[in-house]
Amino acid sequence: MASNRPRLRDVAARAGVSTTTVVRVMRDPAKVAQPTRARVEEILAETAYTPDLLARGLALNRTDVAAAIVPLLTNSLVAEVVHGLSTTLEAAGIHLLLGPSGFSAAREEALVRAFLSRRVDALFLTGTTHTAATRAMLAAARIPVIEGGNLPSAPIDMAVGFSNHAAAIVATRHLLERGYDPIGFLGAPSADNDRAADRRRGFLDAMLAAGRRVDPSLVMETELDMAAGAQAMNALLDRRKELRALLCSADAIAAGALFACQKRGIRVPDQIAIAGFDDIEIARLVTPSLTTIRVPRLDIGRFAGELMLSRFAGDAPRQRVIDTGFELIVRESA
Amino acid sequence: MASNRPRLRDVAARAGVSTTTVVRVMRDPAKVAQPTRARVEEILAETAYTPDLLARGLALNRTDVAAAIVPLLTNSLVAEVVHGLSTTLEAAGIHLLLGPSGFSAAREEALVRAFLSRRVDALFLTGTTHTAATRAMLAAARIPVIEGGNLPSAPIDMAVGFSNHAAAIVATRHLLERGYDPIGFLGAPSADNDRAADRRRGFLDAMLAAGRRVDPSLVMETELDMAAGAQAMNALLDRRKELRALLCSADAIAAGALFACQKRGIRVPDQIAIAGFDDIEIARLVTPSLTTIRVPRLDIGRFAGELMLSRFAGDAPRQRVIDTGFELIVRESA
DNA sequence: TTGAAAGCGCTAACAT
DNA sequence: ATGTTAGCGCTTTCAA
Repeated sequence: MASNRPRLRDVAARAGVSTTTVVRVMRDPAKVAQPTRARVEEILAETAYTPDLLARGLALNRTDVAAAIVPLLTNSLVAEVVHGLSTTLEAAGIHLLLGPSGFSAAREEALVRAFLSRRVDALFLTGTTHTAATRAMLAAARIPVIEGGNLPSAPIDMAVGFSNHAAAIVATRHLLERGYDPIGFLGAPSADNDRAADRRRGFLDAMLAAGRRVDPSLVMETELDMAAGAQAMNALLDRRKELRALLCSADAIAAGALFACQKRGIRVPDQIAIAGFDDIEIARLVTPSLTTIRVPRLDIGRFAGELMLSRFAGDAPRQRVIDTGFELIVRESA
Repeated sequence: MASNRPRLRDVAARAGVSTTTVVRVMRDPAKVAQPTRARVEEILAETAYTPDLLARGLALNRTDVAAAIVPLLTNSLVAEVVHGLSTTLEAAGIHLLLGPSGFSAAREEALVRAFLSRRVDALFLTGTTHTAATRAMLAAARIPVIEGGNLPSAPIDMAVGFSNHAAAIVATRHLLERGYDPIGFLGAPSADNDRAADRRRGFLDAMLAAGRRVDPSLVMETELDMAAGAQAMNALLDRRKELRALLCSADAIAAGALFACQKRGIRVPDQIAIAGFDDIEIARLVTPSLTTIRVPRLDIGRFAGELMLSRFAGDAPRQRVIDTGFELIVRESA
């Protein structure tokens, strides 16, 4: 059952020195006399000694582990953020603990509690919607916390993201300028999902500002994947054939909607214009290519990792909230 | 800097009992007298005590942490496997440490070493290609190890997957039966990637068995994403206009190839037939829908998690290698 | 230049 | 029913 990894004391015993000396050889070799050092290094290599990071963590009060809580790993956007985060941390010898919240603030709270119990050195959270208990725990924990993907009005600690509300307004204005009417909206479920909620709100605000009334039957929520997007599009088309343009709160949904149109022989953008959100890989590959909002998803993960690292290094953050911005990418679909 | 989480001794002191009693209240309440118990529970709630899992891990020689080493998180197949694994383990209070190997056995080795240093309770590896050092470390570690996504001839411990070689043969035979000629192959880089290598080998073996010669200029390697697939398809078309069918070692590549054809106005399958691999979501949504090999990716993660859990529970594995099988899905593209 | 000893926070065997 | 104590493997004063 128990493994036979050599311990510090084993190395020390075989080298005929104390554990302290072995530690010195590993961390501050200059402080050890040459012959002693050589002997210890020999044993170290021979035994392939690796420190027990659990014990070290307990002694140092630092685990070199960070955690990321994300709604759903199979979302390609989320996966890229995690990838950026994990590679950035990995390079610094920090490992990443992953927790899937399933778009639930309550589950996020449970994960935060668990991860704090594991004494993670830093925490990445998705979005800005968190329970009061989550906020309280994190305030007490005194570790770097990064909220990613949106701009919080009251950040827990630090944040990296962009204004989903503003981005949705830009996208909607683009559709308005093209003169499409009516314009519908297909959004991801907005419960406990501030990004989705802000995008929807941005759409409605832009429509209102343009003096355009929004037909409630043209605004729908759907799960965040292509299949759901296709299904929702079909539902929308079945009940409102005069739909002229559609803004989707994610490219996955938009691509699904586009595919549904293709299957029905509906021409995009001639009959229906479609715009998406996020500029995932597929957006520029489909025909017609998708008009969308590009967001720097890899950078969000990378910046988050760098913020954590610089905090570990003792630097005070230059700014608590980093606005990465976004960009309207006009392609063929709208 | 240090957080003020209450310790067991703080709770014990405030309740006027020993730490042992507090532990008993938490783990075996029946053994504690009612008044004592009530008092301790009160303090427990008041202080919102949460055990320090690092210290517990050290004492119990069990961390309740597993690790997964995957090539690339942004691959949707990998993301689903990790999702299945992480949710299965999460339900049992086991957390998942994630390591991206970038398709490198050497990086995988470094990650294995690091994770063993962290004393993970179990390890998930992708594929069957590992360095000798990796195998040696894992043999010494005596923890459950699952290799996922392929069938190893010499499993390190346990495995969950299917025969990529056999699946590629089935897919190739389908193309052969349709009479396409010539047939090309677009595969992911096969260095340190046994799944990709086996799929390529399966293609070549099936062609050979059918007495068909394979034109080397119709066999290419390309990165594993849609954009790369599109680019490779363009390269192939530029140099060999007579290509009649293409087997891709991943749906992402196949979808990219399809999109490239659409952009060039090439009709699929009339002019070129395309078959993919994995049956990711997009495969059935595009027009024409993709003929592909369906693999139980969520199940791979789930089974892997369940294997770990049952091993923790002390059960001997019923079988060390679980063959999940695969299925040819014939759709419109080939 | 080297070592002894205490401590990180928890668990469990053993006493009482 | 409750408490004492040693120990998990490492780090770090402090002393020699």
